[in-house]
This record gives sequence, structure tokens and C-alpha cells, in this order.
Amino acid sequence: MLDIKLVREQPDFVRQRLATRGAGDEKQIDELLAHDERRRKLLVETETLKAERNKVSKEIGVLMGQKKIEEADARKKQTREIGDKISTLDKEVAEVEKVRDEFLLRLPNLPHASVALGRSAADNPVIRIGGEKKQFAFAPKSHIALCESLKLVDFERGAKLSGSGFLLYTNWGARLERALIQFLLDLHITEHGYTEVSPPFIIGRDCMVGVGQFPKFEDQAYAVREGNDSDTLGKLYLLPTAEAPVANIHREEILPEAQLPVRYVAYSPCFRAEAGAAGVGTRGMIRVHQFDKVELIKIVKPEHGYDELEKLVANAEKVLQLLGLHYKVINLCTGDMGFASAKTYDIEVWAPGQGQYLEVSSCSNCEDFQARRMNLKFKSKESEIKFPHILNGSGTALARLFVALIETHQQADGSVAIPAVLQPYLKIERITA
RNA sequence: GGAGAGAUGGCUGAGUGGCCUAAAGCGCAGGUUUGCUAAACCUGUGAAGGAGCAAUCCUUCCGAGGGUUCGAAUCCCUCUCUCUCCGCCA
Repeated sequence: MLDIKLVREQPDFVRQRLATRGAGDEKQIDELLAHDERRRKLLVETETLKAERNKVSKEIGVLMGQKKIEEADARKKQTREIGDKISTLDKEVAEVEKVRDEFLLRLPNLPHASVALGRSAADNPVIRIGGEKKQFAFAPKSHIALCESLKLVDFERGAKLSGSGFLLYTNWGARLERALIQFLLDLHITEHGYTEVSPPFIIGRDCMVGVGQFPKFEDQAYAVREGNDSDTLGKLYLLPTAEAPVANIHREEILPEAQLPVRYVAYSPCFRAEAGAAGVGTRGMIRVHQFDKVELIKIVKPEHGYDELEKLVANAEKVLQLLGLHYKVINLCTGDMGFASAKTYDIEVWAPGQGQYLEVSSCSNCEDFQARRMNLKFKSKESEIKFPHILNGSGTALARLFVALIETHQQADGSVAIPAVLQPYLKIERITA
């Protein structure tokens, strides 16, 4: 959430930055400021009355002690009237504050100055290219064909169990998926200095609000109901990404500066309703309702936010380098960035069977946008209380990594070669039919 | 699911209607003393919001939300969470 003081003091700057996203959010600022001004005006009124009431109440206490009952009673009458006014004003303050906060919760983050201006994915600049497109002496198959011939994923039975968009990994497919998870966790723990955490997969509403998923994107989540009790709906959700619980680990805390930077890595399945996306690439493993992901989260001092973002991207790229995959790193332009992010790099991996790049990682610095929402702060050596930058990045998303891996390393005979770094986990050099 | 106990500052913990402006201790920061360290002593030590050019002042916060009262950490109601025991259970 944006700092209301910044909006108040530099409304033109805020409007200008919001406008670069191209979603019209800047039009909300005037109304937001009107609510904010009204709130402060009411606050002054009610606080003045409260000061008066506190003063008189104290005097009543003294008079009672001196047994001057009549004088005390006279003041009580006076104070009772003040009390009525206060409760009316307090209600008004609470109302206008709620409206103001609703505006703040629905406004996206301001893009960082270094982010390219643009309207859509077509305007995203390519930052780096990793590896080269593999050349095949034969026509590379799609992962769907490979999964069927090598019996890695049973698409029909996955759909039978849970509907379309759910996968049943079988035999070497299941083992490859598990090996990838283990490999990714080990890499980030031992090579990149992250601490592993394993969060709940069903998470409270506050986690969703904290990272900016809610209230704006509530329709994309799976809500959980306890038994038959409909009253429990709206409390718990299947996590759309481990970012949601892990970034919230220190919600409502003030961390000592010495504890920063915090670096967590977590595996979790991710559940996405993908409402409105039906029919778009629904075949295969590229857009599914449940996929595995290893997520990286950092909580850092603001002055380190952008250095840490570069390192985060490098950590995710390392995965693709070690697996021998071709990829490109792009910088999302202002019009294509996520709600909470100030700057985002996406990593897209080449899937030769698809003839296209697939997004397998999105690394963002959300600056203090999420920290404000979840009230996470740190205390500096000078005893200043500040909001840290919170960063998140996929390291990486699995179903698409699985696709790129088997499509890239498929052989002319229909088998798939296992990259050296995965062989210790799988104990085989290739998957054959 | 049943029964009971509890939730107070960074931590321990006192506080049953009015100097609570939350005791005391620990911790932490600064200072004095000291050859260094330690110890002792002194001082200070929460958060949020708001008014003001500023010094400074005001309001709110004792798990959350309501209520009673001139006045609530304290009394009443609801909820959440934690702990103990019982039942069920991977």
C-alpha cells in the first residue's frame, strides 16, 4: 500500500507514476485525498473533545475523594454530553477511515524510475539471454507426446480425479518432479544462502491481503470451507504461491536491523483458479490449476533492495544454467507489471517442442508496499523504525520447467537425457520408454 | 468435540473503578568511575495517529470487538489464540 503521507504531499508525482501503468488508477487520487482530509478534520474535533472529557473526569475523581458529591454530579452531567458527541464523531471517523483504507488497498505500487514505459508484454525489454537454442537433427516432440510415450504424466486420469488442469504424475514423471524440487531447494540453501521454511498450504486471509493478492484478485483464489459450515468461507485459502505465507512470516513484527537481510526459500504447491483463462493453452502442463514451485523471499533494508533484486534474478537463472536450458531475462514494462511490484524481471525458458518461451520465474522488488500492508518494520541502529523492502522470486516454477527440460533434452530415440546435476537424485542417466 | 486455566511493554511479572502518566526486576542505550574487561552507580528506554514554522502538545493502544460508567488494564458480553486434562485421530 502506498504511503498516505506521500500521496498527500506529492499527489502529482503519485498520479504521474500510477499513470505509467495505464490502468487509470491515478483517477482515484482526488477522491482518496478528499476522504483523507475529512478524516483528519474529524480527528481534530473528536480529540479535542476527548482531551476535555479526560480533564473533567479527573476533576470528578478529585471531588469525589473530597466528598463534594454535588459539585461532582454537576460535572458528570456536562461530561455525559461530551461523551455522546464523541461517540458520534468516533463512528464517523471509523467510517471515513475504512473508506480511505479501501482506496489505499486497491491502489497498485508505483513503478520504479528504472522501469521501461510501456503498455503490454510487447514492450518488455530483453535484458539478457542465457545459453543457446538447442538445434535438433529431428523434429522435437511436444512435452505432451513425450509424457504419453514415456508415461510421465497421465493427463486423462489427472482430469478424472480433479478436472482439467490437474496433473497425475506417474513413475519417472513423479520422480523427476520430486528430484527437481529437491535439487532447487538444495541449490538455494547451499549455494545461495537461503534458509528453508515449509509453510502451511492453507493460509489465512491476512496473508493474501498482506502480499496484495486481496482484495483486488480475490476471484483467482480457491477458498476453503470447513466441512459443511459456510460461515468458515472467507477465512482460509489455498495458497497461490508460497510468497503469500512466507512473506507474512514476520507480519506485525519489528525486526532488529541485525537480523536483516532475511532470506527464505520454500517449496509449495501453488493453486490458481485461473478464472477467465479457460481455453487458453489448457492442453498440457503449461497452464494448470496446481503446480509445484520453489519460491525465494527476501526482507532487506531499503538501500539494498535493488542490489538484492539483481542477486535474486541471478539465483533463479543459475537453475536454468545448471539444467542446460536456454532462457531470456526480460524486464516487465510499466504496463505489464504486477500489482504489488515496483520492478519485475521475468525469466522465460525455451521449450523447443512448443517453439516458444515459457515464463518460469518472476522476480520482484515490492519495496515497502507489502511491508506497509502487513505492518512489518525494522529498527535501525539509530532507533529509527522503518519499513523494509520485500522481494520475491520464483526459483523456479516447476511444471513449465519440467516441460522445457524434457523437450530440450529429448533424444532422437524418444528418450530424455537427465542433466548431470539431477543424476544424483534420480540415479539414472536417461528416461526411456 | 468436552472440561479447566490464561493472554499486561523487548522479556519476566505486579496491578479488582479515579495521581496507571502501568510498579519492580531483567535486557538494551548513553554517562560517571576504572590500566583493559567486569562490577557498581546515575540517566534514559514502546507503538500508531494528529495539531504546530518550531519548542512542544493532544489522542489512542494492557489479545480483538462490543457494552456499563463522568471515568475501564480493572466490571459485563462475544470472539480469537495459547496452555493443561479427556475423547477422537495421521
